[in-house]
Amino acid sequence: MNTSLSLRQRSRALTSDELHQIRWLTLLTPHERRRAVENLRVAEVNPGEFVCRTGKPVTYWFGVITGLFKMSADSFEGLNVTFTGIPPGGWFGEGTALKREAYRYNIQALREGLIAGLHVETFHWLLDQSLGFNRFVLKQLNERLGQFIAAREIDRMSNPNVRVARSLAALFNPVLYPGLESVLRITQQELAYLVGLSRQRVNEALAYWSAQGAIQVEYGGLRVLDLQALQQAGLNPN
DNA sequence: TCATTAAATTGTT
DNA sequence: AACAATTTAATGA
Repeated sequence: MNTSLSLRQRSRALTSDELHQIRWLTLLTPHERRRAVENLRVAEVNPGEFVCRTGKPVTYWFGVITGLFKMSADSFEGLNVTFTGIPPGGWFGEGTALKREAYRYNIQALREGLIAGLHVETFHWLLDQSLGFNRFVLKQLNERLGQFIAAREIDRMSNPNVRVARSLAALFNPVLYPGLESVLRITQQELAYLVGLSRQRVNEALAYWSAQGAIQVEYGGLRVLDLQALQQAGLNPN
């Protein structure tokens, strides 16, 4: 659980197939794109592996190619507080990269996946150069803001079962586009950190939703059967 | 490939 | 928070 990714050592250039998955590349001019591609690297990550940790200097702007990652911060007691899940197509670190600070959060892989990194210098160069790139980064920031607000809304909800359901849905929502993996590998302990409940209460909530047929609990993870039921939890009294 | 053991995770109290 | 039961991962014959 404590291995940390070293992009420098394990990275390689991207295949053209992987490059096609990076949407913002299409927003660049050929010249800009060439320079961006030159400074892009990818690395395989194993479940539990950290991509970046709080306090480390920013060297890359990261993007998820495949897999599922979670963004969390270390609280003062050393507990982990999860903010949000990051699905394929999501890029992060722009906030800290902009200010050239150290990372203020951890990014950890929930399952094995592929992570891409654009060197910060290139990131800044693109910000100075490309209008389309700026627009993309702005959209990312806005999206992140929305996620934080949603996270706060979930925090306010009183019913623990509902909180678990909505948190799961939030983690899944962006991921569950047609045909995508419906198995979420996350322990009940991690989920407990995610929603801010005790592990046994999460266990109880999972049993509840399992009985409702919305999920299927498995060892070391769970399967989402009815995302809509999770999303709409708490809306209509049940 | 199978049996044994350790570690991780889950289900309960 | 602690415990037992279950599942997975690792090891070595």
